[in-house]
Amino acid sequence: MTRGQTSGAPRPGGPCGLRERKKRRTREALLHTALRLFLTQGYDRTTVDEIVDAVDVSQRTFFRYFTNKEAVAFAVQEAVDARFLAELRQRPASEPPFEAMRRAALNAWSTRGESGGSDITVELQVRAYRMIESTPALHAAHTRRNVGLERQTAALIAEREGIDPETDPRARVAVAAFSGVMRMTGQLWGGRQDAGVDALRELTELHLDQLGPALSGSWRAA
Amino acid sequence: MTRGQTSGAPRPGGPCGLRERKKRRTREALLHTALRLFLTQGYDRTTVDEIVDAVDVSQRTFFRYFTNKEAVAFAVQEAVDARFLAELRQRPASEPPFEAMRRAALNAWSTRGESGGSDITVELQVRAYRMIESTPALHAAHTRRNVGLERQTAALIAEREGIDPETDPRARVAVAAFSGVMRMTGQLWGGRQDAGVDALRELTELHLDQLGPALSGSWRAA
DNA sequence: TTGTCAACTGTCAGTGGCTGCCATAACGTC
DNA sequence: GACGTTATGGCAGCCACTGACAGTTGACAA
Repeated sequence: MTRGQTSGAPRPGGPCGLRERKKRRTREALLHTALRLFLTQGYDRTTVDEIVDAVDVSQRTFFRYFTNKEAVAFAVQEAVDARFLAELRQRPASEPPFEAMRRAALNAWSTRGESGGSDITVELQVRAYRMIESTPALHAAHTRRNVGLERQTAALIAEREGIDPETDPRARVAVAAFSGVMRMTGQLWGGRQDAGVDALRELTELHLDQLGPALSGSWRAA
Repeated sequence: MTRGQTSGAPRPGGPCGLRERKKRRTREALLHTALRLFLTQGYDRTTVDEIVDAVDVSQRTFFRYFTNKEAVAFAVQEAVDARFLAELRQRPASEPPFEAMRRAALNAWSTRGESGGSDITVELQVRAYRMIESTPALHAAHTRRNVGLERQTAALIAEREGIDPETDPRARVAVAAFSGVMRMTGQLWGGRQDAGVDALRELTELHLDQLGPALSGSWRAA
């Protein structure tokens, strides 16, 4: 009933017949129209019927491309998650695990090295992310998505450090704490007025840097 | 559209007229019938119509007592949250903040000192919690609920330590990390077969104890 | 006791997200 | 150009949830 995620998407490396191109175009049209409507009039105040009317396809078709309404909002976010994982994989093995996650997260939101092929800009990603964080219905779906991301991250960290993720809970624990702080950061950022990428990265850095001190015994010594 | 929480509940310390008693009875009937159905045939496979048919009230009445279907499932959970906050308030000021949260969480699931007045046993709480953790639809609502709990916890911690929660991020950060680990623990526990309170408390202890080591620079030294 | 007010409730119609089913049209292929 | 595959549209329907209106019932005062 509430799973989320996309489906029916044409594979990037797949064949390039007319049919495939048409599917791609339909999907892009649905995606961009939906985002435009979401961002102008709000997620809750946009119905699926509005979206399909604007694109001129049936509602049934919409639900063949996206498993549900939420999935459209998260289609863009997938790129950010993928980039985070890619950055994490590239961190040097000598780096402590928490530091590696920190760097990967900050780099994921960097405007440098934007993927030139796609028309999904960081600007759009930020706006989508901001919408997610400020819409309760999407916020719930966001955390659900993060469960999967956390699992992948934990697996990566465990592999990096050469430990067994089943018996050694450290990878899970580290990722869970990291993820908790990231979630809180995103939420705080989403509720603010100044909402650029820079503000997000600053806030992320500030919070992650405070994690060590926050867990240490007494705070008064600091 | 997806707020959650209960409403229309008769206040515990309120008046005790016939009307009030009737309301209380209706609410209890809805609550217990819903939980019984949820636990026997699953949350998703139970419709609101089934619940109201069993209690013999209209669907409209159901939605006057509970803002939505989720809210019934969390009515029990509220007791656990309240107990956590109460336990946290009672922790000695000399205790480090993270340790205080740890103790409070473990005590909140203790079977000792059960509230005698209510007919909500710890056994029922555990079963409800387990259902929440193993049902995706409820899992989302759970995290949404936790946002509120986190805010209250952070405020309490900040007050304990005498810091300003607005300028000093340590309280927020500590609570976010703690909360992240707790969520992960609950999720892991919910997916297991052996699901008693004891297993939950053991897992909680194990994970929270690993947080320090997990954040320390290198894991190989340990 | 009775009348009045407010609160609780049921009924009904309707919206919005979402799914299954089936016919049809568009493509790809030989 | 015929044929199998696949995308699509349309429709009927489920379920969660809401607004509006009317009827009922308990509370309270006269």
